[in-house]
Parts: sequence; structure tokens; C-alpha cells
Amino acid sequence: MNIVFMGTPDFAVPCLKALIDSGENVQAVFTQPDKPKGRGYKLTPPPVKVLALENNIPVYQPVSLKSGDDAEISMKVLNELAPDLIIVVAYGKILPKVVLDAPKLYCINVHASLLPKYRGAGPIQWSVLNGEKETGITTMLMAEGIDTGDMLLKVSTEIGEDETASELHDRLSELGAKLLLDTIQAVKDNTLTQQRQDDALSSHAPMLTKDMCPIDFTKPAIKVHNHICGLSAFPCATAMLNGKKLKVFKSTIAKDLTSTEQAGTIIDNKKFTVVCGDGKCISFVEVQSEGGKRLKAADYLRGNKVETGMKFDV
RNA sequence: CGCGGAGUGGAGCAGCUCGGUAGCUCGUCGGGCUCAUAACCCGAAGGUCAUAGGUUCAAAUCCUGUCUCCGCAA
Repeated sequence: MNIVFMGTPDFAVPCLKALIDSGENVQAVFTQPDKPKGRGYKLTPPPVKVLALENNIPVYQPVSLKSGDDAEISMKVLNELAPDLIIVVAYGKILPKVVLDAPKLYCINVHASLLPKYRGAGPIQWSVLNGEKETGITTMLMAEGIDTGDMLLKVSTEIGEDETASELHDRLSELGAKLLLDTIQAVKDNTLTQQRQDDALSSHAPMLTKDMCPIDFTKPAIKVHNHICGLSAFPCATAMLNGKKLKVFKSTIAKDLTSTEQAGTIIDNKKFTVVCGDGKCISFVEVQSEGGKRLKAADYLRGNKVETGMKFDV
């Protein structure tokens, strides 16, 4: 089939790769413009662009699809290509109706949640943050609202106890690629069914921001744990120790361990165990100090003097 | 040229301000103790101190260039 792909970050890469590998004719890729990122503001191309160029697929990076020269050029391209499908995976822009109507058949989106829950830009992080036991992928026909279109196929997966958003992200991106191929197969077989979303059950999952980073040790251990997992690896939970910021990437609940020490107190400097608000404890598994590398807790503790009884700021 | 930190045996760090013996916590290997152990004791191996120059009688340490990694900010 003739397909135009729209996507930007790592999450979209497996989907595009699956389309290419399955022999679909990817006519063009739309992705966000290169942005200055990282140290020195190096201009960095989005991951999807890199993959597209490796496969000699034309790449378009309009600043806007709604108005301006870029929008006009984009529409001209879309009308000339006349794709059967437009596939959208984490593109990062809202598509105007003219774009949604451009393909001969459908405009299909791959979304990383079990809709109608967790509509929006941060479904993976929020499902971990809220301690969900299960999440998944939904494919849907795109509508004008944010992630409100009719649902096509779904696949669910369990969230592991200590699984981080970043680990879940990688699993879901692979699952998404598979479900995308299934969805396209259903289009070909003409077996596609559409199901409306029940707006009453919907919830919104906005992008995470940096002001959510500091860990609140006065909360129950399970909340602290979910917070760390949900924010890993970006923007990443942080804790202040001796005036220095420590990023916490992974943690685990210390089962059957309780303490009457004040919240934020380190009660085991071999396992990096910290007391939380409900007296239960969590152990940090992977941390990173300012200017340092990401380390296993044991490696960090070897070189940085952390004594039992020290407290994190709460 | 956005701001800043860092590269030291296999791992994580100290030493650099005030140049002159390579240090700490672990790991590895050998031995000992113990009913036993991730415990304890003794011993050993392992480093051109990122790299290229410069200053000096002498540089991990001071100066300059280069490479790599990281934090902030976007």
C-alpha cells in the first residue's frame, strides 16, 4: 500500500521500520524540524528522520501543517502522493482536517495506552506513575480531538513491579509496530471494525515536566516507587542529599522492612535504603550524581561516602 | 562559540589549591580462621594518572591544544 508516515521520536521508529520491512511503499515521512539539542545546541535530527534517510525515503519537516508556506507545500505533496493511508505515531503536531482527509482510505494513529484512558502526550509515564497493573497499545482512526478517534485494534500488556517508564516505552514501541501491521492487514482484508470511545471513561495524560522531579519522601513507599519508575529515564526523579542533586533511575520496594525513622532517612548504606512516609522503605537501584555517570547503587556507594542515618531533604 | 563538572590499576572515588614515595572503598587471585558465610585475618597481582605539546632539576598536580563522558539550560 502507499503510505505516508508521520512521526518523530524513538517511539515511532519501530513502527516505521516495520512498515519498511514488511514491504509497504512508504512514499514520504513527515517529522518535526531538526532542533538545537544537548550541549552546545547542536542541531539534532529526530530519530525518525535518520531512519527515513537511511532508507532513501523523502523527508518533510514542515514547521506547521495549519498555515503558512510549509502547510501549503505539505498539502501539495500529500495531494500528489495520494497515499492510501497516513500513519501517525507520536508526530507531535496536531493535524488539521485537510490532512486527516488527504488519504484515500484512512488516517491511522498508534497510541500507547488502552484508550479511552490516558489520552495525550504522556500515556506511558502516567500509567506507571499511577501504578497501573496493565497498559497497552490502541490503533485508531484519527479525529480532530486529541486521541479521540474511533478505536480499531488493541493489545494489552502487564506492567512489571519495578518496570520503569523507559523500559515500558521500549516494549510498547515494539508492540505498537506489531499492532500497526495487524491493523494494516485488517484494512487489506476489509475486516476492520470501528469502536467509539466512551468519553466518560477517558483521562488525560499530559507531558511530564521538570517541576515534578523532586521526590517527596513523606509519601507512602509505593507512591515514591511509582514516582521514580514513572519519571525514569526522563525527566527523572531527583532527591537532594547534602546539598547535591541525585537522580534516581530505578528503585525497588524493600519488602517486609519498616522503620520508625523520619521520612527521607537512609537506614542502610549498603543497599541505599530510604524510609518513606508510611514507614515502609525503598532501595535505590540506579542513581546518578551531578556531573557523574549513571551508576548501580552499589558502585555509587563505593566512591561516595553515604552513612546510615543521613537524610534526604523532604 | 549558551553555562558548568569530569577522565587516576577491573568498578566507584581521593590526591591537584601549596609540584618531589600512587592512596581509599570494593573486586580479582593465593593463603589462613570458621560447622559455615556476601563475615573476619594475612599476602599478591594489576596504573605510560584520557591524549599531544609547554614550563621545570622534577608534573597526576602548573600552562596550552585535542578527544571522550556527564550535569544545567533548551
